[in-house]
Amino acid sequence: MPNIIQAVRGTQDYYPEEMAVRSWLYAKMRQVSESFGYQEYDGPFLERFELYAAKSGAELVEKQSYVFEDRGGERITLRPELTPSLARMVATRQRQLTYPLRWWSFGPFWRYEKPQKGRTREFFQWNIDMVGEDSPEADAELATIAASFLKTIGLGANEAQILVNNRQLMQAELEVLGISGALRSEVFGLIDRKDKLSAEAWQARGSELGLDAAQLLGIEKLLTDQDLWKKSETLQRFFTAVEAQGAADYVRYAPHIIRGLDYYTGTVFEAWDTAGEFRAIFGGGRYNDLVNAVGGEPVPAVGFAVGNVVISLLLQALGHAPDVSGRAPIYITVFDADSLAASFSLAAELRAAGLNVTSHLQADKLQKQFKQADRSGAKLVLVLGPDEVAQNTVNVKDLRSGEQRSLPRAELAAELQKLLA
RNA sequence: GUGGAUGUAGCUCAAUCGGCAGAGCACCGCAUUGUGGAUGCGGUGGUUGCGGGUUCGAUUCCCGUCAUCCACCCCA
Repeated sequence: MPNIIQAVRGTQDYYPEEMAVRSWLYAKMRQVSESFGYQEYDGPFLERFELYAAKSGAELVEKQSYVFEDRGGERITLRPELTPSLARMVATRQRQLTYPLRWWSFGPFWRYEKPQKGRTREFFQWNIDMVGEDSPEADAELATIAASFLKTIGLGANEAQILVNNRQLMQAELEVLGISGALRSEVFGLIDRKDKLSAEAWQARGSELGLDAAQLLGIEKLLTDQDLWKKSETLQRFFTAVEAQGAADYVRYAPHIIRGLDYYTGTVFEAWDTAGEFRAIFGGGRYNDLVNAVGGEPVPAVGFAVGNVVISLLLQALGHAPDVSGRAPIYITVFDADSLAASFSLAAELRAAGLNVTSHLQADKLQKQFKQADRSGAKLVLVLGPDEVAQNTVNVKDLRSGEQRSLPRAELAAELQKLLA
């Protein structure tokens, strides 16, 4: 073991068990996306550094991106997120596209961070966005998709919740407290941290930013006001639309949700496990200025991104991990060296009939072959020995029940289909 | 990027004050030459993460390094 070259820090090996979970998630993401009429797309994994420079959070761009110079001297970035690429793709074909766009994607991303539980340097993300529609109903559609996804992967409303707020509402409330301009984004950061810091530390940091006691008190009051959303017509329409689509049990208002990325302009949301044991499952919101920021005409957009790491850990912790053996349900043994060819041709015959079949490759003791079959997850084990050949049958043992019987060769494929149904 | 904890068999973990590196599970074999799971018996498997130092002697003490985990930071 000491001599094995180590994997790159923060990367993850996907052995078949983990790969099965990733593929399963991908399939669920596809299913939910398509059920709402969204089309799959993808951007390049490499982008110019400038694409992110002024658009994402400073931390993300300056400290967490993989940046290198290619052989032609270009500054290239391994994409840390997809939204700027989406904005660029929209800006490039701005006049050719039919709006609203409903697009989704699943692929790898890289961020140079210190790896921890639920946080790796290479990870996969589902991105889903609606572009060209600026309405609370569009925001609500994305939240409903998010809720539908949680439900589809087996998470109940008691296990995960989508928390919603609106930046314009918060901005207006802060104006009332005399907070605006450059200070506003600092205060957004402070609000984001309310739950994470002690009361004293939080107040101390607020004072550092130049807030007076009355302003701090005012912010604290805002953050406990669960009815604050009623002041926002946008959020009222949002919640009405969410409720009409049957997703209300997953979605609720939370005044402290603000999001870290700078490009959000309106409604924002995050999903959390209700037990509070993991970091955010996903986050997203409305970003109406981004296409403009990459050089296109202004186009409104809303969307969210789900990473595969936290959600996989959460599913495992809650016992919802999918049952994904992935191995063939039929295992064909080799009775002796002389019957190897006969077993192979039986396997080929069954595969031609559409069955998934694993072939044992040599005449080991049947005991060993049955053991391997059992461990591979096979449900049915076939034996083709002298007795079977003489009677033109195949012996079939069902490992689940332990029962076995001889089936006529001519009816074998059809019978196996029935046993597996 | 800052602070802290932990690295011993494939996995989970022991090893007294610095004195022969162990157990359970897993794996392989036999009991069982046409049949998996259960049981019994036996067996394989170690550069104690890596490198250096102190010592007669280091899993143990010290330094460095790599990795994992935790809290910050940030975020999927």
